[in-house]
Amino acid sequence: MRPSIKSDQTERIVQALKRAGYQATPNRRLVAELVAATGGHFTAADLLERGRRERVNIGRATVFRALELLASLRVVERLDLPSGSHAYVVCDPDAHHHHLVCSNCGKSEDVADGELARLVDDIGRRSGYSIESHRLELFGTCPSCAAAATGTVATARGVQA
Amino acid sequence: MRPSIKSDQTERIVQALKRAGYQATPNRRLVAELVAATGGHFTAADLLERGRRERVNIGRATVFRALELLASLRVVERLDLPSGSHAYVVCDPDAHHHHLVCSNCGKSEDVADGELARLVDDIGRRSGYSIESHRLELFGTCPSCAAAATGTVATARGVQA
DNA sequence: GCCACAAATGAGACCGAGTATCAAGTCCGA
DNA sequence: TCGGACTTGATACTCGGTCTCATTTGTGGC
Repeated sequence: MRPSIKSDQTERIVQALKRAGYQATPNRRLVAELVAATGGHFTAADLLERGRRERVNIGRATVFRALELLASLRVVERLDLPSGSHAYVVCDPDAHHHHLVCSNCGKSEDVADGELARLVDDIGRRSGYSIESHRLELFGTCPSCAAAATGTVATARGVQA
Repeated sequence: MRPSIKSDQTERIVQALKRAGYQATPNRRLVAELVAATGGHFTAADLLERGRRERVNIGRATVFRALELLASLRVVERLDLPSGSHAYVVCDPDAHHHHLVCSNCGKSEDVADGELARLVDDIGRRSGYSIESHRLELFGTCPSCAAAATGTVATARGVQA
């Protein structure tokens, strides 16, 4: 069968590493796989736990280092959850965008910057600030969770509990 | 004999406490004063240090508790700095708004939500998510810092970057 | 003013996320 | 094959924040 989207993404991450001159060591591959296997956001602790369950006694520091590396390559991005804790999401390193996160299942989607850029410009002009960066985070319920919540409607979705 | 803007704001905070049924103890007043005296954002550690310098041996927990309380009354709001650390800003508890923070001097301004609400609605409609909350944070350089940075040239430039 | 009770406090233990250090292991080019 | 650079795991540490608990303070009823 055709390579799944997920292993595709793993490969994309590995390539990004190599392109930037880093070694694609087994550990980093593992992290890439785990990251790619996540539909939504995840915490570092999450990843570490999954990593250890997978097979290896991978070090805490190694996971943090790998995540930091991926973040610096813009392959993953750090997110601030409303709870105040941090999470990561995989994302497209090429376009500036924002994240829409399901507060129920944790799934995350990229949202193109588009109109926001204009709005931010506008705010800058009005306030006199020269705006260097902005961050928009959106939290809500994704369609499948909404469907599941309304009870019987829940088709064969299998959204995790 | 009009009270200064700052003690005015202190009073506003104290009133908010009382209105919500909390005691306005000396410690909480102190925190209110310190918070009101800040032009921009501040960290909890910041506040603790200033509090201790002021006069008291105020406990760490007390400061955190007071901040948490004020945050629950929406008198202050928690901010996620690009560095990943947390800060607080005083703000208007009545209107939904966002923060524009000077990454140089730390000064912070409220930005009305306005157009963003429409944009967020739009994103929700397009993505199928039902969006429950959103957060926009803007970082840049405020006019005075920009002026200071460009040295003597200061005046002429203004907004037209 | 006194009393009883609830709220608030300070000290300090604790916790979890993240970083720093360091010695050992691995990779890769000469 | 060798040597240096990169990577790794263990572990100690820092830092923001929370929890616990005994003590203190404030408040309302008498």
